[in-house]
Amino acid sequence: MPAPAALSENSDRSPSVSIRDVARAAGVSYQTVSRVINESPSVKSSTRQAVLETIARLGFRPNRAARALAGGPVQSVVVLTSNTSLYGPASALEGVEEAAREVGFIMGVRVVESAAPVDVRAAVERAIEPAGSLIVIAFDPLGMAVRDFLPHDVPVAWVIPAPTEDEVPPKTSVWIDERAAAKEATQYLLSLGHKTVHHVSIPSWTGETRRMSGWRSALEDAGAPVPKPLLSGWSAQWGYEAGQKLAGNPKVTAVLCGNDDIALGVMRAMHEAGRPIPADVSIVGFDDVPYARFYTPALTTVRQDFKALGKVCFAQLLSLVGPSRQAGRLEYPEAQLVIRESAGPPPGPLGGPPKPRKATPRRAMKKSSEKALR
Amino acid sequence: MPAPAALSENSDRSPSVSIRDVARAAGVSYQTVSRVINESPSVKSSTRQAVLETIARLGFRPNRAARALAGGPVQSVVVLTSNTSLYGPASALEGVEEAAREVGFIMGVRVVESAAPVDVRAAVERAIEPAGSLIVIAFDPLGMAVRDFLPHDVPVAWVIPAPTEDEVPPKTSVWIDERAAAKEATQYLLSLGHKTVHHVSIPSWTGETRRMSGWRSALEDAGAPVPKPLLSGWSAQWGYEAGQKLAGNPKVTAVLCGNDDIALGVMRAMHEAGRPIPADVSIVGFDDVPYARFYTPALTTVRQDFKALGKVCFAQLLSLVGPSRQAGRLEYPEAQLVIRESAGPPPGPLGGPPKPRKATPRRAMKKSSEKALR
DNA sequence: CTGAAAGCGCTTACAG
DNA sequence: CTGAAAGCGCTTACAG
Repeated sequence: MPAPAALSENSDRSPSVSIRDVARAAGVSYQTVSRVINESPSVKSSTRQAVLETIARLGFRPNRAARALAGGPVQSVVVLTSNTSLYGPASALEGVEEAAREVGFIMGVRVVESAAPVDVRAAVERAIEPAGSLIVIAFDPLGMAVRDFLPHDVPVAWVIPAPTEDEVPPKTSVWIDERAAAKEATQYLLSLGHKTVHHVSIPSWTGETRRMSGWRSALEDAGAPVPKPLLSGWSAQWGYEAGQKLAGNPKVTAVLCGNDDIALGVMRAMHEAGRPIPADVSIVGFDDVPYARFYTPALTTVRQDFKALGKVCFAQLLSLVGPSRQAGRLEYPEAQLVIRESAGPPPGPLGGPPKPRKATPRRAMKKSSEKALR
Repeated sequence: MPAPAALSENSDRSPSVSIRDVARAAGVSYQTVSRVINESPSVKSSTRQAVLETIARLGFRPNRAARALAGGPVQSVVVLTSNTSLYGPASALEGVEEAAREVGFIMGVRVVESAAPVDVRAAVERAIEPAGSLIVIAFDPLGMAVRDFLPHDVPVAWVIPAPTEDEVPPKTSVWIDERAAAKEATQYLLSLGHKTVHHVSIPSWTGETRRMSGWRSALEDAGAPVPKPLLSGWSAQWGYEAGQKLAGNPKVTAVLCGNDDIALGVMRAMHEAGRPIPADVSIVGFDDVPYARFYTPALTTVRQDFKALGKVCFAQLLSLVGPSRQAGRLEYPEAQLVIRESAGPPPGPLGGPPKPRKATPRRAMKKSSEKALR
């Protein structure tokens, strides 16, 4: 019964079976072993076979550190982000990891603590590996600050908010067109009969977020009044506080929220103020977090596929460092309005809700309606 | 005005200023440089000063790969997990990262795709770095399967579900006592006057989850009937489906859910079935995700600090690989019942709710009550 | 197609 | 306290 022995020989193997051990066992030089693990075409297929078999038998795995040091292909990405648990960055991270794993890359993550130069510099320095590459998730100023500290010789791809016309985004970067989606969502609310739409924004550091400017643009196009947007943080708590301010104003009948957590907070505040949703106020979120459809009422929101975005970003990076696997601009994921229960016509002056106008369809935007939950 | 030049000299520095460059510039041998960056005590403080200054001036950073290859301290952890975006693992990951960053460690993450031996083996092999260490987040079978493939010579710490009496946990591991917390939550529901409590469980692969056995134990202690628990997945969708089954049964007046997402799904199903919460059914969650307090009704749940758990786990790991910074068993975070709005007395036969009995206080369990939202 | 050389940037003993 | 040697496991030219 030699099976168990063989098994333990494998799993208990000394951590140091090297290229030379393989070479000796296979009866070739260690350079040849190097060639087969690097898939060099100039190896006779019979010797390649033999080496491959020995590698498997001995359980050899190339030492990454040695490889990196010698200038070989390291196949690693590190992603730099200011947060790993919020829906957007966490999903993007997940997408990067999957895409990376698919092609044998390993992933590291570094978080940048603040936008203070000392923290950003430290984060960048810890992020740069000998022959590695970088992905920066830059939804906020912390991420963007990285730009000033990056050496010019490291391959890097960016996940960023959609750039404005006069912004020049980093060379290799991906984004979702949130502006068009926000406009679409606002138009939808208007089409329901609301006189205007209020906005509780995610944090902004360049004046306007893209979501904000889409919202504003829809309002202006429709000749509707443009209320002052409320600035908020990313969390439900912030949305709750903004919601409390809004709830006191009877003119507020529709609110576009910067994300679904904020929307949840706003909904809670409205609930506490005795303003039923959507009968009295309509709420629309942004992102479509997996649990948004289970809110009561189920949240009408804009779906953004951050995971897909992360995957596309990695693909872009790969086109920079990989053996030119794919070229050309890859398809970015599209935002998509998902209509559920939290938005409806404004309360009619006579109690009867007015008939909704038809929403203007926009190009490049899919609209999906979910009547039933799944 | 030499300032800008000096600045660009720093940020644009060639990526290859080595230990020898520093040595030459400082007028010492490169071994001495190695000593100061490794904080060797046997360096004259004046030469240490000089070297440190040169390092700063030249912008030298030690090459991690070379360091690892030469057998130096690498200061890296890789965390192995089956998921990076669910609340538990994502929070634990966040905790590990923070704790790691604090002491200058870098973090990598590898996800194991399935419990199939081939996937687990692959994940482990990609996770083992030359001189690195490992943290396994093993809330599920994928994580636990790792145990069989780990070489014995790599330092590893585990985040696991609380072990049962007859389970022997990995040597270095941390957990939260979910069993006691589940028991406490169930007792709380019983104390409200419910005849029994139903349970929608997170996935289980060893028969019972710890949460399930705490729930069962509370029921048995009270002489209450023990309904068959409903097995579910981690997500709200699963909770929703379980909730639909439960909603049809009028005997169901209280449900302990395996996590907050499941609770949200159950609440939604109850809502659709026309069963108001908590007037007609009481729902208690598990975890206390940040948005649980903003649900309507606000969710009564058991808080678990997974981020703190991640930190403790890293501290444990550090005691294995670090220069014996701290010894002894570290304090694990405690679970804690958080009473909000989603649980109340069962519907009284005469319409009037019965007076709640007093909850039995349990040792080692803090109970906090939040009347107002913040 | 395959072998012998040199070196990646560091560290750990070993001498002084 | 500080310098000279050897080597970590690999890869890229360079020869055959």
